[in-house]
Amino acid sequence: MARKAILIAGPTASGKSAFGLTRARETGGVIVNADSMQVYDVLRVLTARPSVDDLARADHRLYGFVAPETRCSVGSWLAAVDAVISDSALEGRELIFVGGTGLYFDALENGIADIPDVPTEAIAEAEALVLPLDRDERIGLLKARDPEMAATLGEPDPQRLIRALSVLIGTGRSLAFWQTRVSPPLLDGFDVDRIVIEIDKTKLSERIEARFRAMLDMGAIDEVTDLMGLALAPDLPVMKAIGVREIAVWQSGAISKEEAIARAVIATRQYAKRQRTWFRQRMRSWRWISSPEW
RNA sequence: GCCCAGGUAGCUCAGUUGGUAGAGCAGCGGACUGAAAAUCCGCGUGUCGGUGGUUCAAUUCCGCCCCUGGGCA
Repeated sequence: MARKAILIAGPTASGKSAFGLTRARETGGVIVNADSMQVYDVLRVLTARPSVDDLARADHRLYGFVAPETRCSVGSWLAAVDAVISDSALEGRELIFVGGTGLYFDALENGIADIPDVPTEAIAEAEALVLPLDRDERIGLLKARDPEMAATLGEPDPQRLIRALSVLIGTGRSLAFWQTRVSPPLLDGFDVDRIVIEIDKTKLSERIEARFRAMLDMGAIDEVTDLMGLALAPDLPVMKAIGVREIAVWQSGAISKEEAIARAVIATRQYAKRQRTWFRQRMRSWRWISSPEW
């Protein structure tokens, strides 16, 4: 019989962690994190990572295993998942993937392009090339350097443009070429059950605000203070976790507590909206389950 | 009570020398292959406070009224 994998996706604050935990208690499965922010070893409260209590109630993997100064990525997350899958200590046990990062689920199910690491100098070179340009010049640059990617990208998204150029510079080949070489999906051979947690928008909005206020009471402020103390580069992924900037600005005295809460809640709602778009468009065939009324 | 300044989108405001109005934020929709809680694209959602008057035409000009803020009493 094939080993089981349950994929539980859902917008932030929808209750998917609790759902996964319940499932793990029932089946003895192992919960595997599929959230891009919960991988970091800081901001446990602010990124809504499972509590110590929760961790004691079931096996959890891939939570808080990346140092904050490290830039995690789909690729490194997937490699970590690979290790979990082949961990002999977990042999045969059901894997319960819980998270809100659509891209990670996509990579898990469909595999990801096998692209060599791009040296930091190549990234720096691409940034230096792209950043000074305006919208039209950026499109022109990519068309001249990498017409295939220019056709794929269409929009002058600087982040994707820099990625495409850095791959070209660093590997001598277009990102489009590499993207045709997709590694086999890690879940090949698994018996997969795919679930999206659905929740009413108004209700989610209320939960988001209540949760953020609770985070402030449970140590999120100290977490941000500690993080700021590390003086990390502001463009690192952890520094972009929702709430970091808002709390830091409030603590510096520039805005009030209520203003910080309002901003963080808005940012979280906008994030939930982006998640919904991804789920609606790309997880249409999954099982959609209403968030339990707890 | 009098004087002044305002009342325009969910919010903060622009604007129309009279031809029913537009920015930012919020919101809504979308994209997404190593930063994805990221990054990017698209979309104005409106009795222009109310009511009379002038006018072919009033959100705009005039009168009155209501509301908000400030000042004088």
